Amino acid sequence: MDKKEYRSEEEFLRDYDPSQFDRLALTADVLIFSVSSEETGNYRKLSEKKFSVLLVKRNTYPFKDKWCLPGGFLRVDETIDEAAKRILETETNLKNIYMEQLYTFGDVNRDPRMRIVSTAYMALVDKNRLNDHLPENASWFTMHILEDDKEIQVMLDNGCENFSIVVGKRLKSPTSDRYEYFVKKDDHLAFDHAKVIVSGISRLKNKVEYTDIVFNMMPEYFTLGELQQVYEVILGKKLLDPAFRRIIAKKTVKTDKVQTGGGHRPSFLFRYNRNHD
Amino acid sequence: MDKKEYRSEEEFLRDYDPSQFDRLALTADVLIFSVSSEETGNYRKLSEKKFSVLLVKRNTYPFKDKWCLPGGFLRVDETIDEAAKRILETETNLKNIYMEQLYTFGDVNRDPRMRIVSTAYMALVDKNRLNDHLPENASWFTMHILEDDKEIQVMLDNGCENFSIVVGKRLKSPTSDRYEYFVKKDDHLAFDHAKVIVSGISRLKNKVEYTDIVFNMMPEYFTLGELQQVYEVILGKKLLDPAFRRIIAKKTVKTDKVQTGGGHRPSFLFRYNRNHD
DNA sequence: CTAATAGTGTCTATTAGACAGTATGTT
DNA sequence: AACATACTGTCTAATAGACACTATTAG
Repeated sequence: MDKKEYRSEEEFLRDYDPSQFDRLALTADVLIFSVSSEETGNYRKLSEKKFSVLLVKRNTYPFKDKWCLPGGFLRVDETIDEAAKRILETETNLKNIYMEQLYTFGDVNRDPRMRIVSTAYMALVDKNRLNDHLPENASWFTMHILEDDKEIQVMLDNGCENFSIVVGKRLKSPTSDRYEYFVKKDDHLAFDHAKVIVSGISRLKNKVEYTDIVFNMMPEYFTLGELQQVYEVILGKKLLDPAFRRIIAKKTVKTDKVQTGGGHRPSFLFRYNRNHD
Repeated sequence: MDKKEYRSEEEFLRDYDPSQFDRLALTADVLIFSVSSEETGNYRKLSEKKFSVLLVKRNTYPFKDKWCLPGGFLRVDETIDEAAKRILETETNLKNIYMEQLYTFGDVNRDPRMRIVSTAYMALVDKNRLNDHLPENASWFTMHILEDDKEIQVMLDNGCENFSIVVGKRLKSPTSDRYEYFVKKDDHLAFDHAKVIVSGISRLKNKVEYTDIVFNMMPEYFTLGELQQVYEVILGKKLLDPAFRRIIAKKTVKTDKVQTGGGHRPSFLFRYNRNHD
């Protein structure tokens, strides 16, 4: 390529040939998390909360019949954020869902078709809002998570099918909190989506502790017991009531509504306090 | 496009045509941060620390003669991490530098040539390690940062040139910590790099408080005074000695070396304690 | 001696952890 | 009455903030 001397940006752009670059595509994949309630059978007990993720069964190659995250190719006329939003909307029929960019996965052979880089997003929804609108090939999987300092195991179950993935982790550097993930076991997910799911779980776990992000998974009115259950199921541990209520106090507003019918003392309903200090 | 029925993944891939997708390129841009020392003239006083970023002057269109972050196109045979590493290496001649993925910027018109999506990385270096190897068109700019809840102003200065950028910020959601940035003033930087710089500053500020990330900007041996200065310049505020030393105690190891010659009490040299709790 | 940083002791305020207790609905 | 959850009081432990003090060097 001989170098021509351009005298202005306009002149340069007129001559610019994009086809000089190698073929590459970009997709947006959306990790949709939610917390669902499952009845316990005991009229006194609260319904059990489960952390869950929305997966789609692929009906085309590559990875035909494997489960994957909703995703799609980036169109040239939309930002990545818009692409993620579009994908989320076509998959759930819902707008105004909380979403944030998670990470961009760019391994060379993550897709067998061609070089495809994928930017993953994490979306959080209140499951009460959508159970109906799901497309036929989509399904919620509850996640049961076991984690130690070497690996994360996630057991997924949608009622009909269940399987587990194991992803190893290694701190990229002793000075930071970034993990390098590598798949140890994964027979049912397409692409590198096992890594994406694990990254999302880890991001959410972290953010739960220092942001108000959980409220995106709550209905408008909720009891503190329910809220605590959501925290517990994401963090994977029990919390002590008084400590939890101290922390949550300024983030919530008590309403005069109560929820009765539980075979135990009724509980006040609260709302999220958008503008707390 | 008529849909052919494939019977295996191999068959499908044989027929796959990547050229059906729109032209798009991906670049990696590397935000290289460091903290430098500037002499104060007073033999008693410690050298003043300045938070700084490495910029490169563009000598081609687009944005000819503007400053930008070191960056380059992703090659089809390398991961994005590798691309970022390669760019960092060609720009600084240094290997084994701390680096993490920051964010992927995908606005439609961020590059006038064509649709280019950029994944930004943040690298941290100990400035003592490199001042020599800089390419001619690269230069360190000290950053003076003013921040309130509406915007961030950064004044950049490399000794010859100085300019400032102003980037507004808006919380994307009251429930999280994600900001949406929009450039308010920027006359000297190419592309959307003002946004990238501000994102990096914000990421680093955050991580300083809960990780050991600063040690990547320190030489092997350092005094606690120097370390404290680095924290202070990144956080943009003074810290109290006893509190700082309490927090830093388990992250550092005291050596038997001392640093003398400062016109005041000599200070012990410390090293980073890689494996603290 | 002086200016400047190095480093420590300690008191206080705030926050987190733990446990025990009281309250109140449904069956 | 019994069970399960709702909700609060309080003691203690751990952590963070603030200030005052001593130590030590080059010039």
